[in-house]
Amino acid sequence: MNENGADHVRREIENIDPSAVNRVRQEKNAGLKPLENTEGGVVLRFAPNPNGPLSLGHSRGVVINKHYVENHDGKIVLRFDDTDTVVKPPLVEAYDWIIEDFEWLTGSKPDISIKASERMPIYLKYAEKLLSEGYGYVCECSSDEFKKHRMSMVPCPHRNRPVEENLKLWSIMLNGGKEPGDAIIRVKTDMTLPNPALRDWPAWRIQKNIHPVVGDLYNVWPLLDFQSAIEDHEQGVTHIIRGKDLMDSTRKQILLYDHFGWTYPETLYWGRVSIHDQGSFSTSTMREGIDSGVYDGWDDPRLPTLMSMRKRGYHPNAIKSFWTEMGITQKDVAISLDSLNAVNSAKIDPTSRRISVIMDPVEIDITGDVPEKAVLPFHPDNQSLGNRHHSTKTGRVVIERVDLEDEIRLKDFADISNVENNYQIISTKKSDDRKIINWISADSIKDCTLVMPDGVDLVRKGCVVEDTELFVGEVIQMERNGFAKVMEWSDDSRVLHWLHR
RNA sequence: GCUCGUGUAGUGUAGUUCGGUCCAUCAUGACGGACUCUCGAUCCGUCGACCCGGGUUCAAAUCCCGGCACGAGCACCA
Repeated sequence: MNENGADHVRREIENIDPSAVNRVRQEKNAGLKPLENTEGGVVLRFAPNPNGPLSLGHSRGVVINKHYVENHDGKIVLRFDDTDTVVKPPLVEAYDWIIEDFEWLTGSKPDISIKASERMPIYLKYAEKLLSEGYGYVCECSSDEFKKHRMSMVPCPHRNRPVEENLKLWSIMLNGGKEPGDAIIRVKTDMTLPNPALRDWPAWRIQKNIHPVVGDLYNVWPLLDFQSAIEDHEQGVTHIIRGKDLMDSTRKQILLYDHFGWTYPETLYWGRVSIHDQGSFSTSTMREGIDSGVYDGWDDPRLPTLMSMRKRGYHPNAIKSFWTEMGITQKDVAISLDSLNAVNSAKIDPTSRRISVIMDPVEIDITGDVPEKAVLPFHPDNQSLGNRHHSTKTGRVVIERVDLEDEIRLKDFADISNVENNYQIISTKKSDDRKIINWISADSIKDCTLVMPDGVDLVRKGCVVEDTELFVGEVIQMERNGFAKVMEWSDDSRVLHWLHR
C-alpha cells in the first residue's frame, strides 16, 4: 500500500484519464483580486489628513481604491479627515493640493469630496444619540488614570453616570465650559475585553484651537474612530481598504456599529511600505523641514510628495502600475526606489527625446574632411520625433573628459583617431567597434545647470548641452546618462532636474 | 504585559480558501549572449525561494500542533 505512493496514484489516474497527469505550467494571476460582496454596488473612500499634500505612501490608497471603483463601476469619496487642530493641524492650502494630486494620479476628480469639519452637525447628533442611549459616557479621568483602568480591567468611576448627567456634562463641554484634558467622551464597550485597545475607547475630546475651515465654532472634536465610523455609514461606504495598523480601529468601530445596529463595511488591509534608499518622512517632519528652510517647499526634489514626483517627471501611470502590481498583501514590505524607477523608465523611454549633455567638457579639434553639419535623431526608435541639426563648420567638438581616448566614434557623426596629438577624421561611417560616445559641436554648445540630490543636499552642477529647442516640462534622456526634466529653457537660463537612470 | 497580524528567490509578487494539475508564477535584479551608431530600447538564456521543528496523509507551500522572527495596536494623532 505504501510503496510507490505518489507514483501509484499517478498510474491510477493515468488509467482513468491520461491527460490528467500532464504537467501544466503555472501562470500568475494578473492584476488585483476582485472585490467580494459587490452586489449592492461599490462605494469606496480615500481619507487623508489635509496637513500637507499627498505623498508616495498616500498614493497607494488613491490608486488601489480608484482601481476598484473603475472595475466595479462604483464611486469614490475623497474625505478630508480634519478633526484634529492640535496634533496634526490642517493646512488650509492642502485641501486643494490633495484634489490636484488625486486628479493628476487618477486622471479624474473624486465622485464626492467632503470635509469632516463641515460635517460636524451630523457627528454631534450621533454623539448625543450615543450618550442618550447609554452607549457612551463623559469620562473625567486623565489619560494616565484611565490607562490604569484599561490595563486592570476595572471600570473608572465615571462609567456608570446616569444618562442625564452625561448629557448635562456634554452640553457644558460643547459650550466651552471645560478645558482640554478635563473630560472626554468614551464609547462604552466592555472593560474585560481581552484586547485592551478596545476597552471603552475614546470618541470625543476637547480642543479649542481655531480650525482653518470652520474657525472657532466647536469646542469638542471627534476622534478618528468615531468620525470615520459615522461618516462611512453616512456615505454608504461598502468596502474599506486600510493599513493593518488600523485593524483595531475596525474592531472598535464594529462595536460602535453594534450599538447603532448598523452593518460594518467589508474591510481589507495592507501592510507597511518602506522605501529602502529613502528615509522615512512623515507629513509633519516634512512640514518642519520646509518651515525651517531645509527644503525649498513641498515639491522639493528630495521629498517623497506627489507634487515633487510630478515635478521631477514621474508618469502617473508608473505609480499606478507600481501599486497595482504590488497588490494589497498584509505583508510589510521594503522596496527599492529602483523598482519604481524601472516602471517609470518603461513609461517615458519611448517618448523621451535624446539630448547630449556633458558634465566635464573637454574641447578637441578635428582635422580632415569634416562635414559641415551633423544630423542626429532625437530618438533611435521613434523617427516621428525628428532630428537635431548642428553646424560642425569649425571642426571643434566637446566631449566628456573621461571619454578622451585615442580612437573614438562621435555618435552618429564620425570615427576619429588621435594621430600625433591631433584628432583626424577617419570615416563618417562606423568603420570598426571603437567606443561610441556622445558629443556636442563646439559651434552649438550652451551652458546648462543640472540639479540633483546628493545625500541630503541638493546640488547644482554646471554642464554644457547642445543648442536645441526644448520645452519646459519635457522629460529628456541625457545620452548615456539617464533621464532629466527640463525646468528652464531660455537664453538666460537652461536648467535640468535629474530624474533617474 | 495583553491583543492582533505577517513569514515564498536580492527585492516585490502568484499559488494557501477546497492537499495532488507546484521538481512552485510573473516582474525587477544580477550574470551571459544577440541586436542596436547611447551605459537607452528590444530579444534570448542562466541564477535564485516555500521561516524552523514535529504531526496527519499514498501525497503538504497548502491542513494540525509547537517554536522562532518581524511588524502593529493598547494616543484626549490620523
